[in-house]
Amino acid sequence: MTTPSLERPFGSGADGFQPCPITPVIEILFSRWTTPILWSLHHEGPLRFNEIRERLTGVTPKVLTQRLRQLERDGLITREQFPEVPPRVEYSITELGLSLSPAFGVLGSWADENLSLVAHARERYDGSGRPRPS
Amino acid sequence: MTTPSLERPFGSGADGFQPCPITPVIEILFSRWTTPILWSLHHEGPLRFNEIRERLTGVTPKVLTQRLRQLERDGLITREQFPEVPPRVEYSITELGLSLSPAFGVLGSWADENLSLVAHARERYDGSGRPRPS
DNA sequence: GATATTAGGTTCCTCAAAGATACTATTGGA
DNA sequence: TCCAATAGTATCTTTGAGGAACCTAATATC
Repeated sequence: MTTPSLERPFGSGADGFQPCPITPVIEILFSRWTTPILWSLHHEGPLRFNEIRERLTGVTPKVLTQRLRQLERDGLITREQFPEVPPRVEYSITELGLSLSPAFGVLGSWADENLSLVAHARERYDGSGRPRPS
Repeated sequence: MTTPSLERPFGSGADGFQPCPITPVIEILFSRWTTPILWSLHHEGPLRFNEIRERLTGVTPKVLTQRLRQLERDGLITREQFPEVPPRVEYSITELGLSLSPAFGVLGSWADENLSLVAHARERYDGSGRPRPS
């Protein structure tokens, strides 16, 4: 994934006009694996690379490195390297990362209340003869 | 994009364990172009295919069709077709779609308050010699 | 001397999603 | 007869996300 520019998110025209003010946030927070990483660091304290890896079933080391760097670059997590052998690196969530809690809380509530409605809608649609989305 | 299953989001193990409870929501709401579509329909009333297209700079008809079908399947928007020539189709946001407002509001506030902090973090990181994320 | 450990880096490959471009069906009007 | 308008399709190309495998360096253990 190319790290997106903050000034020019997708969907914005040459004049910078964009019809949706939250697209920049989305590009920062909702790439694959980012919220599970933030969630793990938030709820289980500082974690090492392989500790995170164990918690994220299916993530590959290459992609995990990529995501950790992006989150570090965006100031949402920090990386601390200890000069030991074998090497040890610890990742922690930052203040800025913690400031996402309310947002994630609201999304979680929406999920609790509405995910079953989405499931029903899907059943209805799939039984309705309308074309499947690609 | 393959439409994700609600029961088995990415990052969940064979046992269904998942370290982050909001991944299912993310797969539904935060694919590319979905929030601009919802936003436009919310704030500018029912819109036709090409009216949406004009508002989403850069989207291609193929992808727009795909996204509209996914959103319709998930019950977040509806599609109404009028038997006219040339054809007319109108898309509207549903009650379920409107129920996302609080969540999007919180994300918008977070953006207002913290996007500049992210920008500063990026500048610091980029000047620090740490490797760029891929 | 051989092997394991640790946190990744690196290379090569595959496959799915996104994007670019051209095309279709319908029919009233010039 | 040709054109315009609408809501998409069809086809190809590009991008990037992800998988598998192998490499490093410093010590500790066998």
